[in-house]
Amino acid sequence: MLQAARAARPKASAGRDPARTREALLAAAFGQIHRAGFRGSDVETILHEAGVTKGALYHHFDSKEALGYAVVDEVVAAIMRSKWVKPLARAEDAVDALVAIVASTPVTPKELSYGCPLNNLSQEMSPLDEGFRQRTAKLFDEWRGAIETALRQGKQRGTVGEHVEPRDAAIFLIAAYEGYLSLGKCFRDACAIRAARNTLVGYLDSLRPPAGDQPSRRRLR
Amino acid sequence: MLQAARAARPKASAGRDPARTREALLAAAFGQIHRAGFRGSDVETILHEAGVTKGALYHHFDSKEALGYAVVDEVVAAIMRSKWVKPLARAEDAVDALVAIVASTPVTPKELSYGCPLNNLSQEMSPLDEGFRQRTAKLFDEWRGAIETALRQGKQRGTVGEHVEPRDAAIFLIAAYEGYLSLGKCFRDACAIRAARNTLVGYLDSLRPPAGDQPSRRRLR
Amino acid sequence: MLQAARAARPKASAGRDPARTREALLAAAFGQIHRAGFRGSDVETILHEAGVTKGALYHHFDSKEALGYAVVDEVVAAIMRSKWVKPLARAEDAVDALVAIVASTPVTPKELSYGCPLNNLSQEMSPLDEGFRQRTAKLFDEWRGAIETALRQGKQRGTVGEHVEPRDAAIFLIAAYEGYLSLGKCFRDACAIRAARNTLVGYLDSLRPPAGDQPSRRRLR
Amino acid sequence: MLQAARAARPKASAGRDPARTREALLAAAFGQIHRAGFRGSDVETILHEAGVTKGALYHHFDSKEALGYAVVDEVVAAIMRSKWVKPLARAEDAVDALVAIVASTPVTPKELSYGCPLNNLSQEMSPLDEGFRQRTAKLFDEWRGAIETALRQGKQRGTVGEHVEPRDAAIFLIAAYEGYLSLGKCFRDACAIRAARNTLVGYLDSLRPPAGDQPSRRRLR
DNA sequence: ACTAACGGGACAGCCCGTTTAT
DNA sequence: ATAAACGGGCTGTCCCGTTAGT
Repeated sequence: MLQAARAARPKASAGRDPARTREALLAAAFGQIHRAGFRGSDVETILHEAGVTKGALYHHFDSKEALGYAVVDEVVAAIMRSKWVKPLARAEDAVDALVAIVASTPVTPKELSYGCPLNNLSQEMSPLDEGFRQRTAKLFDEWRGAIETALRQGKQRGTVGEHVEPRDAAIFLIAAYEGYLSLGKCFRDACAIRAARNTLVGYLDSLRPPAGDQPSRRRLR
Repeated sequence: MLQAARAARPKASAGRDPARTREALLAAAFGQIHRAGFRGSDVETILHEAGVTKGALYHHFDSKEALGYAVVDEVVAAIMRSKWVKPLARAEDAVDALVAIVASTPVTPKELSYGCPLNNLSQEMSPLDEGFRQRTAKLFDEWRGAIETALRQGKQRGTVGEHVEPRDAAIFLIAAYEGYLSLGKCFRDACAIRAARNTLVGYLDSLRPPAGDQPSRRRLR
Repeated sequence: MLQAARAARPKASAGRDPARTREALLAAAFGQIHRAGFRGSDVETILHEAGVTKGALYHHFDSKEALGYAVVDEVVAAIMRSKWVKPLARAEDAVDALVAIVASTPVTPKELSYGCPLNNLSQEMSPLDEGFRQRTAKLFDEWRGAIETALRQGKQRGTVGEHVEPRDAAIFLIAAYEGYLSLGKCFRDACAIRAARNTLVGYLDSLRPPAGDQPSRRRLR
Repeated sequence: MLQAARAARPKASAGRDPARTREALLAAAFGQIHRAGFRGSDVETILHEAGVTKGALYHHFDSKEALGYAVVDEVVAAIMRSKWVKPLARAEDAVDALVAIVASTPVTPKELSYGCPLNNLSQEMSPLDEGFRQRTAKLFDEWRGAIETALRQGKQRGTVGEHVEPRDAAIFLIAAYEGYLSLGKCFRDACAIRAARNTLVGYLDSLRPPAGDQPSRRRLR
């Protein structure tokens, strides 16, 4: 993500480049918001990090709020899709794919301490701003839809057990995953997080068809 | 909670009552923080809601931060304990108790939209303020400890299956529970939340000893 | 002072003029600080007097402290230089020049009551703020240097006695001069101040070469 | 000073002791004011240092201002008298006494950095508060009077030269002395101060009768 | 398209003084 | 006489957004 269309004019010696300016603003805003939350991100800091000035920001976006919306719609959405939607779309075995995604989540305190950008924003802004609430809800829904579809296909292909309710399982997975990241943000304890991740992988394994069909039952290391 | 020890109130009505003033401040601050987050809570609003003045606030607390810490240490802790620690301590069947607690979580959009006070605060402040991080982590740990102990006792009493790892299961339960509340804050959809809660109850049932030992497997409606 | 380089003013009247805004802030701050001290000067009053707003102030200066530093570095320094350094640099007879400078110090209670801006600031802020201490010390040093140089040249030219120790005499002169202004601030008695000034002129005369070499020994009236 | 009358009741086991409380307040206030100025001294800090509470302060003094006045009238006055008035009253040779007093002024940066309490207060408050102005002026006048009287007696006794104008010389001495302390506050340079003190002693020597009568002309080391 | 200057509301905390109670 | 609780104004400054200028 973030690379978007910037084919022509690679760099006119620091001259005007609206697309680049917009991307720089989005990237800087995403970083700030991820670290300090939306209200904790002051515009000047974002500007400084992006290397542009007020005028540029308010030329591209109507307000700080609009910038925040764009961060959700573009940056956060892109991250979520590249991590969840795309891998699941190409996966042959839904559960294997989910396990791989979960396993790829970082466990270093540094990375954990900022939490999940989508959940952070949703938690902070949902009660305060309907625009943020709707946008983050839409992303959660897209996320859930991708998992649900993968599980549903898995049931047809026989890689997911008949007992699984795709929609409920998808929501449960997202909830547990976000819950772990929330705790990780607070605990910063790689060991606890790793154990938690294993429990989550254990839950994912329980989605497979029972007994003889699928042996696996592997543990993450 | 919040009642503290105030045996003989010397002057009932309009007179000075430091304890009452302090509690009023804590209660008002808790409400504001729950609704708008710590940084979104402005002191004057808290003051107005508590019916006291700046002088009183800064007599009882050194700063807004200190007030926030006290809210975590006293109000949030009291809520968590009365909802989780105490019922679990008296419970004969740990899983039954956990199911009852989870089932008691409200599902109305209004109540959901503010989320869990402990998780809100932890999510908002952990990356920004070490004091909040430590305090919320301590509460999460106490919470986990209460569940873990209950499960461990359950294993001894035979009400919890041998396959259950008390510590991991406790963390997983908290994570999934907080995850649901997070999603609930964003979705405000009672129906989805109820389904999610059922999935969680389903998970809790899986902690019981397998088959013949323990009878029924009820579903929440 | 304060005129800086502003060759071509692009828009004469109501338009934006950063240099003018900055100078207005410095001038207003200087006036307030001179009358009420640095800590006694409130920002809003300075703003009102300068006819600008908070945004303008904090665009040009990082803080009230930074504004105060700039007042020392630019306004107070300019005053000191125009009153002492420049006249001494052009003077043919150092003692004559010093007498003229001392004689030009106003004696009306109104003017006296605010005291010397440099000494006021130094007295008020030196023990509290290292930045102010260093800046005022630097100005005192420049002042001393100007007098010292003039006296040293005077000794070469024969207008200053051989017995004079230029550095010590310069410090003594500054001390006595500031001491008088301090007393004047407190007494507000033109008569006493005039007498004091004469005593100081008497001291200055004692710096001339003894007897026959240099003629008159005038008295100030 | 500060010991006042406290004959009876040496210490009623930390019980009430109005006189002691008053003295503690004055002492703490003097210290704070000396270090941070009158406006820079906050009441709570003084209270903490004195080991009493608000009620005690406002029982003994009407306001912070009244406390400040009392500090001038009692503490600062006592210091000035014990250092200048009393030694001069007993002195046989006025100039010797003055040299001894000046020589006794400390030169360590620590002691210098806070400056002369009387001058500090006079400089800070004279333009702002008529009560402080009058009180400090009264002390400066008493100080001048003591020196003037000593010099006048010296002229009668022949230890002070006929050319000396007692009143003007007294003012000049005070001005130069305070000027040195002012510079010392800013420079914190023991070396410069010592040199300055010598110049001042040199001036004092010039007050003695010329030539054969009094040999001396000593240098301070 | 972009920059710098500027406008102005809001907010936390400081701090003096008063009141209640012993 | 002293302690603790409380009242409440004031101020530095943060920070979002607008506007003049290029």
